[in-house]
Amino acid sequence: MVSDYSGNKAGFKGLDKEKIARIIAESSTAKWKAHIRESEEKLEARVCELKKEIAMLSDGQVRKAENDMDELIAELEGERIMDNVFVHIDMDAFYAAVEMRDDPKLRSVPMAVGDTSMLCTSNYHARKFGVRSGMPGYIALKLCPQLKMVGVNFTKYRKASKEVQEVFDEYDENLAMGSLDEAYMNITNHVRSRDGPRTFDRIRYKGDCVCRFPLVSENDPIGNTVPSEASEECSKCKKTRIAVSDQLTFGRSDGDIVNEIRFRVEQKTGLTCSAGIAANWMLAKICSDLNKPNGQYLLERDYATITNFVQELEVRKVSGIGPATEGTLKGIGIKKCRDFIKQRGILRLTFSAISYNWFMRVGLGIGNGACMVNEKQRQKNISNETSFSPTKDPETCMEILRRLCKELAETIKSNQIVGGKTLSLTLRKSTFERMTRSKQNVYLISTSNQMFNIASQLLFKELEDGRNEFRLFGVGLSKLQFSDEDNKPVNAATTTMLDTYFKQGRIENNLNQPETYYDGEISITKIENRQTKERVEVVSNENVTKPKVTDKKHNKPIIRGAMDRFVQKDMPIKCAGVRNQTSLDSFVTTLNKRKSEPELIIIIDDDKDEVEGLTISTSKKAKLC
DNA sequence: GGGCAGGCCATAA
DNA sequence: TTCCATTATGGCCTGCCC
Ligand SMILES: Cc1cn([C@H]2C[C@H](O)[C@@H](COP(=O)(O)OP(=O)(O)OP(=O)(O)O)O2)c(=O)[nH]c1=O
Ligand SMILES: [Mg+2]
Repeated sequence: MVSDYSGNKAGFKGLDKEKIARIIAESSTAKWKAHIRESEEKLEARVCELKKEIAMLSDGQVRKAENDMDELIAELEGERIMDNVFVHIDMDAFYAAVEMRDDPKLRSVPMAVGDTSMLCTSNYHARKFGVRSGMPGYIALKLCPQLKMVGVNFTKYRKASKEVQEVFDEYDENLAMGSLDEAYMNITNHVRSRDGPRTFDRIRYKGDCVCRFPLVSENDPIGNTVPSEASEECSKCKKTRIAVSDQLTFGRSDGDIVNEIRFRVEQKTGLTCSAGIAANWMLAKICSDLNKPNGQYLLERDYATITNFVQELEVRKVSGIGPATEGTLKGIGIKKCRDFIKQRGILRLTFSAISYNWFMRVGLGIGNGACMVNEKQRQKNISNETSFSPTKDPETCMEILRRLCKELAETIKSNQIVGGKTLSLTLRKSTFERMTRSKQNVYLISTSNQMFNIASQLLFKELEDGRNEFRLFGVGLSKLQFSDEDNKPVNAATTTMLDTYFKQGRIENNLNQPETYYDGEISITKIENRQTKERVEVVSNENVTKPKVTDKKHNKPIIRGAMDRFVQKDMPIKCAGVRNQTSLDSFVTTLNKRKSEPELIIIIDDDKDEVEGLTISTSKKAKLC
């Protein structure tokens, strides 16, 4: 039943659930529905297997498992902590809120961030129509024809995220950002060291101009000073804006402090957020959703309250339990968290140790003693992917792949990543079926050409018989090497050289790990083919990739001197890199004095994407001299 | 038996 | 007419090589 399609009249309650489900079902394409059905069937099959497995279990087995589980529970109880104040903060309708703040026209209408193919999120007005994150825009438009869609502006979201993080930092310097819009904090130290209430200036705005946030609202708490008003003309809309200034004081209780954090976030960014406060992050995260938007929920940190809370908690509310796990658990009678404890025997006998351990932690309301976000570790993968209208044309596919590789090469640079050892290609067929093909390289993959070399080989195999039609490609790197990590087994210049060298067909696959030695700025890398025993030695200098570094005295690129020193040592070289034609000429002159010359000299031109490889013959050498 | 490479799946925002 | 995204993390499985 629909009370009002416009969504603007008073008393509008939105579309009802059945209507929403019907419209979504009617709007979905056949291919998508088939894809969904397939995953549902897979899940059903898994549940079926699981049930069979359980039916085979004897009472004795289950009882024994329950006893073992009780021991585990006792152990976990010992780990329970309730004296720390954990907080999870999550921005309200984050991307949408940023867009609404920056464009008043979007504030009073149902709107979403994304495009016709996919929405990242929607504002609360649009949510009444069933429009939400992860919904295709064209379906959202059927649910809500007047929906206003805005494209994504990641730069703005990153800026806002950084601003709120600065506030959080003051309450927990070890905070962990779970994403752009959420933070995990432990404010115990702040609570303990806080000696009393804190007072902050508050500025709100009213008047004809609505450009600046936050606006004065009836729901705002009363300030503890008489508000003073100052009138000014808005430079953007030219209307009058009245800044209302007063002060607000926050006490020292957990709830007061979190209110203070949320207040400061809104003052600083014009954005609201919601918070959960509890004995651990698992519970805090669940609680941050309970009073959304612009609210908070404090779950008392005592055993009875926590146990009680967990009894009725649906498993799906727990972060980490998604549709598949929910479905599986439902199949064995687990819907609420208390069922974890009830079914502990079966869980122990049918799930992995990691899983049942975690299920018990959830059932007891203990959570992961640690943080759910692993802040300490460095990024492990970097990737990009793109969807397109389905095609099987190799030319088109390769073109898309090349573009992805180029973009990835740029992205890693701006992330201080030199390269990665493993490249993975993600493919999605027109049926939405996903596959990945990956290859670990013996040396670092850094440039777009190196990426494309490997990725195109992987893709070629899947394109061969023309049976596959694709709708998405992705390229990613893992086993990353960051530029500030000094322990570089093979530097960027060397990998470029190796890549160019091997492209000439001297050595196929089956390479052993390269060994690299350093001598000052020079690196000597040896790499051997396991089968043919052919050895390649590569000399390179970090400065090859850093043209700014020059020998001040002689005003020459340092590589010259470095190479000379190297050559004097009379080491055999098969492959060498120089940075420009001048370097090459003088290097060849030096090499002429030597018995063994490189088979290949590679000119690395920082301005060029392609790398030029020169095979040096005696005659050519003469010419180059 | 362990460790690694390559693949799939689940999850989250 | 468009016709279900993108980026990242972690578990688990299989096959292979020690
Ligand atoms: C769930 C989801 C979020 N996002 C983005 C857009 C969201 O604004 C942002 C934060 O996600 P969420 O916090 O899940 O959602 P939200 O902040 O928009 O709304 P809520 O008030 O319920 O917290 O992450 C995606 O890009 N894809 C997704 O599937
Ligand atoms: Mg949010």
